[in-house]
Amino acid sequence: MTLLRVHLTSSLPTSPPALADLLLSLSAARSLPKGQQLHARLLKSGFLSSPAAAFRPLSNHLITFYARCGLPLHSRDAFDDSPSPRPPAAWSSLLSALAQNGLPLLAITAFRSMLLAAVPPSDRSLPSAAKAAAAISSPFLACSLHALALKTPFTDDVFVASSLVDMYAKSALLPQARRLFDLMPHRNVVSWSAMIYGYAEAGLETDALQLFKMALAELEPPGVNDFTFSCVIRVCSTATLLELGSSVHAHCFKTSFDSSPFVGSSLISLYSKCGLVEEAYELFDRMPERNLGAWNAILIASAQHGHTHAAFDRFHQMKAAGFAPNFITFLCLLTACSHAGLVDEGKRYFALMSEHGIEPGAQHYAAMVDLLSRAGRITEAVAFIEEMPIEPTESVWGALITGCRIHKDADTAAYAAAKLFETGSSSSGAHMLLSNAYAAAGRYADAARTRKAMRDQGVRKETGLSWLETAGKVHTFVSGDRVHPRSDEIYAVLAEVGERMERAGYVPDTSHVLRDVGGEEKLAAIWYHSERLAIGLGLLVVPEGQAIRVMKNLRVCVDCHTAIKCLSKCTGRTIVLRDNNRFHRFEDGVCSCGDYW
DNA sequence: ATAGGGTTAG
Repeated sequence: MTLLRVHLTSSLPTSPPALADLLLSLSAARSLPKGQQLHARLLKSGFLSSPAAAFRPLSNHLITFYARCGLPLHSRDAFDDSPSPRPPAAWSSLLSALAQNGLPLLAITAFRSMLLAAVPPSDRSLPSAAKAAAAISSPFLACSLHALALKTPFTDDVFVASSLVDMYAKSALLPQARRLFDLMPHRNVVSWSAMIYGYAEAGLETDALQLFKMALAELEPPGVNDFTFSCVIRVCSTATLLELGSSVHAHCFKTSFDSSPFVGSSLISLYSKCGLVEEAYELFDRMPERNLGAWNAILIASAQHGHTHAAFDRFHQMKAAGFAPNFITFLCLLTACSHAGLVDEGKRYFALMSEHGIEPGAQHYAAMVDLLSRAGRITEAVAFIEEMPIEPTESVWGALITGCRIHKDADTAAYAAAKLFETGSSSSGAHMLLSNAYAAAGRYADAARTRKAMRDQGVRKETGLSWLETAGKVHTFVSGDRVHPRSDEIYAVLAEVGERMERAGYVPDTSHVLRDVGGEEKLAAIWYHSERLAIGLGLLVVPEGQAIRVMKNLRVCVDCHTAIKCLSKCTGRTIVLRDNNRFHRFEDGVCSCGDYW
């Protein structure tokens, strides 16, 4: 429509309104070359430096135009070129340009300049300032900005208040966010979503879900939207609440929001994280519109389920579809390589990053160390760390210790742990990793000493948990526990299946029990590991022909892995077990990880 | 003639 008018070389409109119109249409089309051409001609004509009121909007449109094209610094130049004093609208446009294009510090600086120029904060500028403050995530800045907003007549404005709620939530000040939210006289989807997102991000899943239900009840039609849905689905996927997640999916379907690429991406992640990778694939293949997040979500699904070559294929399809991979894409690929022990492929993808203009970050280095050391190339991993151009992080050293544990290299593990503690970390993970590495190498005294050091520092070991969802309820188990109401039946079914397994030739392997205890005790310790109890419940409640899906927060031990393979053969059941790193699908005596994990 | 929220990894 309006685009047909754009023939800049021939005739240029001369009336300010016509020029403004032209700029707006270029903005909408994000047509950078034509816009820049027009900018040059406007500069030559002197329109931009004219103090006449009729020409003022032109500068504003230019600021917005460059913001739309993702060039916030050009927006700032356009602002700087406009004659002083700048109208409030110019400031608002500038703030929006900077805040929306990832330059929050510059946005806050500009906001200060605005205040110094005696332009009062308004319902237009405050939301942008709040967005910038949210990105900076400083509690002090958040409080100052709120205090400033309280002195304006706009505190009850939905835009202002919503953006302040979002700012507090992203500055890890959830109580303040909620207080402000509760005080709002009017709330809309954005206010609700900002609050739900804050709870989700903080791991307060119950609060997030409760608020979601309230939003459904309180919002006038059309009610919640794609953003709200994707937040809530994300909550379901981190908590692996498949049944709740599916009901939210049904709701998305009814409201047609399931065609949103944002909603689709979070649904892919939900099904994948709950162990239903086939559903995730099907969903992806049927998506009417895919974006980068959707491609990454499906890559993650393939990687976590050990479908390594499917991940590689998707990567090529993604590039063929015209999507530029980002840093997450490469994390997925490196994870996929690590899960399959494909060292050379991993190195190739790592090298490929720079070709795509992506600087490897600490996480990529950690993934490479994970890949090398899991594959047994400990010396190479150490050399790789030494050559890193950035300071190795906690997770880099952690990845090395994990590899050392698997390959029983206690000395390198101790070296890595010492380095890890130098980074100032005191997380229980590091101590446990080292202790386990010692135990794996048979150095029980060192293992005990490490655990004691950990206790002395007041660090608690993370308890091993497994859980299983059935009939909308999550059942959680710890090793050897008899708390579950159906405990007797669970132990009985495990004993019965255990006999069948032993007849089929299964011999319990206690060599990996990490504490130096007697034989009997070792046997009991592994037979009632939390994942086996959860599987026991699964045998009782999950209908035949349906996979038993169990989640675990720690790595599955070697004996449980062997036992579950055998159990799948003896019972004819499929067991999907998610540990802290990946998925295992046990079917007919074999595991999808190929015993490499 | 200007304004607020975002997927995916860990």
